[in-house]
Amino acid sequence: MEETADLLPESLQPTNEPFDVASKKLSCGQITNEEDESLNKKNKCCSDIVSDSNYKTGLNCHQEDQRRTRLVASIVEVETSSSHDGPTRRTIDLGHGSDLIYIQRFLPFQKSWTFFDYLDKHIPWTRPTIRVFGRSCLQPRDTCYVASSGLTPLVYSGYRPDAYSWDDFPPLKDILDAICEALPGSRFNSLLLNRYKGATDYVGWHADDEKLYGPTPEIASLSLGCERDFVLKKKKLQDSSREKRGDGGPAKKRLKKSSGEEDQHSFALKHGSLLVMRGYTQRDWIHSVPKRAKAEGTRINLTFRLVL
DNA sequence: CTGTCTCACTGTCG
DNA sequence: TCGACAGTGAGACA
Repeated sequence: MEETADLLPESLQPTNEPFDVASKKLSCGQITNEEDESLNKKNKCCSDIVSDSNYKTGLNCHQEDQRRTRLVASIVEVETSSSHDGPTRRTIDLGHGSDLIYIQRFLPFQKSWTFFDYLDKHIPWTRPTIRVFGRSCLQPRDTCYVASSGLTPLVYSGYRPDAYSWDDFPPLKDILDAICEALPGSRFNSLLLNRYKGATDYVGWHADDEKLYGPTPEIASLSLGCERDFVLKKKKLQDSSREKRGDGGPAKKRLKKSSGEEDQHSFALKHGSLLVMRGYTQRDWIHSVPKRAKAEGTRINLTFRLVL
């Protein structure tokens, strides 16, 4: 891995300043308002500046609007870093073997922008036609797939992306190294990149529950650029092979909206943050990045996965 | 063959 | 104007 450094442009050369997760230099709260302002200015991101307490937790409750964000007291949040100066890192227990890790400032601010600029410019983004509910339609975001050779191909909605090599984009390996350092024992061999170019780009409700990831996939999601909401909702199957149909019940299939507040959670995924989904999160929950009229900037999202 | 699922869109409503 | 929700719909796949 060390040799990849020589391939990097100057701006992406590894420095002695390690990534946030391994660094004690960039402790909680050191990010400045200037940085937030530059984020908004540079990327025309109109996200609200959240309150300090919310900022530190990384959880944006959006109290002010009708989004009906529901972050409920039943979530068990566990501080896993030293409370005095470590980076904000939270484990969120969703129950029944599903949990999340959220590291708000996983990558330093400027380094995150360096990666953003590199990926925005160098990744061969495509916007494929996919097939959903009988319709062919343009996927409402740009995408690219990177994977180690010899893996089972990824297929979703009738689309099978060609896999680029990690060697095609050396900085991705540096990001992967940082993630593996933050998640001891975790392995990843594939990466799905998504680029949301504005307010109307989004991804609908889904779970990353393809069989090639196994029953309890670990998915590490790095966010760069414009802050977007990430919404998690518990699956509720009215009728499926998993849930036996009783007598008399209406034979509705598909997901039905969960009614309880504890069944939905929302996060504002910040520039440079890392969200990790583990355990049965993909089996029991679905997630989406909905359209947000005020999100004028571009967000790039990297989701690292392990194909078994 | 049969049953099940769908990473999307559109219309409606608050 | 925005966001949440419900109903699709025909092909793929187990």
